[in-house]
Amino acid sequence: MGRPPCCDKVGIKKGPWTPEEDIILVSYIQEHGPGNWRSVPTNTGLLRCSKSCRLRWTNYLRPGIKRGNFTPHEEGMIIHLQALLGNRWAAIASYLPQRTDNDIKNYWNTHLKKKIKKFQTALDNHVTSDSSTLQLISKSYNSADSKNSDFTTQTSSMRLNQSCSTYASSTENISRLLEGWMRNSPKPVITKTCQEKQHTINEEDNGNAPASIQCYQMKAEQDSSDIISHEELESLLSFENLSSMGWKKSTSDSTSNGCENTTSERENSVEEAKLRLDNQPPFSFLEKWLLEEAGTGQVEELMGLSSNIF
DNA sequence: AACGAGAGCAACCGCTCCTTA
DNA sequence: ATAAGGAGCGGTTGCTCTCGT
Repeated sequence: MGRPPCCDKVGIKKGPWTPEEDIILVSYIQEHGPGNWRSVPTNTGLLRCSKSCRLRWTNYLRPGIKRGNFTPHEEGMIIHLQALLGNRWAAIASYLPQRTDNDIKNYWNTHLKKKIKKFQTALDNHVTSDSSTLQLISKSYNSADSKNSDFTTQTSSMRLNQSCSTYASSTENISRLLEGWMRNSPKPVITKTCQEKQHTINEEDNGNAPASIQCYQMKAEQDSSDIISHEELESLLSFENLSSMGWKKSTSDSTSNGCENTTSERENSVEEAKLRLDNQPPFSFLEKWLLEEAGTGQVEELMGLSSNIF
């Protein structure tokens, strides 16, 4: 404590990274691998602090990062995990290995928080329902601003990047760099229209939303339409169907990323969740669901938790 | 066409935790 | 055992872009 921040040094550049800087950083990391960030500015000649280099790599240049629109499934996962883990974005990101904690955090703050707030507003304007889904979402929103300080954090074990085994260049990222270098053309379109999104949702859930949701959707539609749109509602609630379609897909995706560390990260997260839940009966629908899922299938293998949770 | 408001996101800041000497 | 330095995390800021007037 009390140390001057590393980025306060004279000559350290701040602000947006240039494509040239990105290329230098990527080249260096290709050769040496991520880690030992302190030596990166020295060895590359970059006028950036080590921290800035690490963040740039982690949040933008790292191979395998998926950018752009979040799928309804990802949204659901985030809502889900946020309710369970709180604002522990690194832990949440470990379940969505293609997304960075920063990305998830931003998406939560800019999209999901609003959606949930809208949803809660809608909820307040309706006759109270005993739907677990509604309780769950309310809970999620209420916990969004809490500090979750009751967790015994072991964040050092949640190092996202260092054990990623492959430092091979990401064709996508490199091409993005070059692209950025050569043009001033507009960014790739990353925003799906609501219609497209709706289409995606419909494809995924086959219209078999749980009764509680359908009930609420009908209510919401009947009521003032400016409170929350149908699309938003469906998107928000899409995680209801995860247990039947999403989770396994996600976990199998994650294993293909080459990040071996995610297993231990999940172990930590779930252990923490377990501790928390021990002190916090009864389970919410969400928490119960997640841990039940954790006790079966691929997640079990990954977490090494087996059935001793219950 | 010009301007302002709002949204989205990259990057920074400050704190905490871990490692090492 | 402890202090210092390094690394990571979550919160916040501020720039840029888009959209409405």
